[in-house]
Amino acid sequence: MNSRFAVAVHVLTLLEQSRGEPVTSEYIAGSVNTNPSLVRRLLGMLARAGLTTSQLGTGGGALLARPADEITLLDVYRAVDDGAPFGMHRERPNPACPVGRNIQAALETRMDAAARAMEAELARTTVADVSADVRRKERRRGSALATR
Amino acid sequence: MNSRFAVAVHVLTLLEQSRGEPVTSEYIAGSVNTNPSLVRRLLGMLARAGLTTSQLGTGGGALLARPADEITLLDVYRAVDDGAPFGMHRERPNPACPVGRNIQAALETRMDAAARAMEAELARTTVADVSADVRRKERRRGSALATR
DNA sequence: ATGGTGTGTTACCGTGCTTGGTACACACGA
DNA sequence: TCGTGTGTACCAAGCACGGTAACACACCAT
Repeated sequence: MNSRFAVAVHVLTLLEQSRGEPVTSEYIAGSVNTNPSLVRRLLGMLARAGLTTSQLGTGGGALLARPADEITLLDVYRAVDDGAPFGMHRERPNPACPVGRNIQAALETRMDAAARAMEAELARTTVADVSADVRRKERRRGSALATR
Repeated sequence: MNSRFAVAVHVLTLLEQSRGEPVTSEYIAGSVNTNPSLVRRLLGMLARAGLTTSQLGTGGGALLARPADEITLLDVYRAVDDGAPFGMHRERPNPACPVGRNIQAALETRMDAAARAMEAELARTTVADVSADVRRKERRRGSALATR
């Protein structure tokens, strides 16, 4: 499986909650429970997509490149995934067969429609929404502890 | 990538167009351009999902288990794919981090919504629709040839 | 200036999944 | 009883992903 999307949203949520302070790949790796190099690779993709920037040197780290409520989950998905939930035939189907020579075009239409439906749903949520969700859950967790 | 979904729809379209005649895995493999064993493996999954049946022995082969207009692409997708377009974190995020311990629950909601949107779109098309598309494209191809 | 810090990038390896391909037992029809 | 075709097990090759280490470069503080 591909966990990059989940980790990318995780990373961006961390950046949002850091409110302007650069966050190091090592700190992020500690939260994600992986190693800093992998985080830097992911940050590289996010930076290329214009979602994050980085400050080098002491006190450096990663930052959001634009407000969290202007980063949709679709932006994230496109940044770290190839955006092809379905795979087409590996070998070209037999062009001598009436079905073989037409099936891919017929399929592509339907696959595109399904992918677009998924992407439209992803576009309805922003990193700010997810971050707010996380904060809300954290508050609930806190009050549950308090009443114990 | 995973080409099983594409191949499965291809196979079911072939079965639909054979109108009740059993189709051998060798014939199917010829149209898909792969080998019969792979086709039989796929047919096994489709049979377990109740979409196809098989006749053993001479004159045997695969058949649709129910009318093509009662088999949606979602049925096919569920039969041959694990139905998880997004992967979650491989390792559990750090429970000592306020984001780490809440991000997965927040993510799951959004991923589910996106997956449901995709599945709803897949459910709108049946194997009969795809087969009709293929036939339509084939007719157009024929008339284009005729006017050449 | 100089040392320390943290990024960006590359290379490499192990793992797991998918597919290609072979083989063989079993069921069914002629 | 023989031939046909399925169902299944098995192995090899290819590939993507994640884990890991290494290193050059940029930047800050002293």
